[in-house]
Amino acid sequence: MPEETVATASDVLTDLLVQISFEVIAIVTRVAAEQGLSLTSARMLGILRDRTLTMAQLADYLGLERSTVSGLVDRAEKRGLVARRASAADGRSTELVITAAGQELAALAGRSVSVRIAPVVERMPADLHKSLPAILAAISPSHLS
Amino acid sequence: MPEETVATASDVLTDLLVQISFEVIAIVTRVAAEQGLSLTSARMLGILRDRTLTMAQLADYLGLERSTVSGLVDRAEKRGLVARRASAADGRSTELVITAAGQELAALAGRSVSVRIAPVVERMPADLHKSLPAILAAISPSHLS
DNA sequence: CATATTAGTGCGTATTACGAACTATGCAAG
DNA sequence: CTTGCATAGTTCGTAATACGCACTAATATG
Repeated sequence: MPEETVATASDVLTDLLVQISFEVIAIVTRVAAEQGLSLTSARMLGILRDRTLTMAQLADYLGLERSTVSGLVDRAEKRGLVARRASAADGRSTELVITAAGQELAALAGRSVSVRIAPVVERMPADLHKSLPAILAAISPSHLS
Repeated sequence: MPEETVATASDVLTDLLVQISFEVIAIVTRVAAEQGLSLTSARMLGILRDRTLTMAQLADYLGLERSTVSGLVDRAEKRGLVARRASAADGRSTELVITAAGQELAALAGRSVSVRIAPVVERMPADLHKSLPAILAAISPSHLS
């Protein structure tokens, strides 16, 4: 009976997951825009919040080319959100540190996103909370490096 | 004790949800790129797959300006994925229909996404499958219109 | 030491998106 | 009916984002 179309139950779930993801990203985009940030710079700030990375590492995290990240960091640095620092270990490397202002903005945006996503989190069954890390691990390719 | 920082359990969950969403969107972006589509055009195709919409309605679905959608449809139409059709009911309106080629491409991409997201779906607890629609409803603002 | 390799930057280009201005159609009132 | 206003779409100029390639500087490797 479910032979007519190729659409399986898993396809439906995939679809829902994709739709939810689009909405989540839309929320983050909106919140970022309220702070005058693009989605990507907001994401960068979120990543640098608890890490110090080199340009190349940040590019890996974001899945972007280095040249793109160069410009991204340029703009953020000009706004005083991030600072470049020569690496002590490797003369070619630049280390990226978030500034106090950057921290503050990231915290603000993070709180805003939390508030808007809270209704979703509340609607999630309790054992999903435990599964989320595993789900992220299943999907994330690079973050294990 | 959990008074030191403002970071609550819910913040952690939000963070995970956002990260997962980023990865899901990254997958969709990659799959779309393989078909020579941008994320947005792929999304448009996905939406028009089971609906006929006017320009304005599509703009609502996508959360984009009408002028943006104009160009989006231009390019898709030039590639024969979508067709514009004058509305019978309203002389100002244009109706958008996906073509056979568009259907095919959307199906192909959809299958590809399904395959890549399958491991994630499998890792989700069973009762989440039932919750996904409610979660989407909790997060989606416009689709109820 | 000669030669890769790696880190980062600086082009030029394409795409995506926005907002404002404009056209055309439809909808009210008076 | 015609004057005025709202709505549907398009066009245009502009800004941001991202790419690939070429380039410099520093570091490995033979």
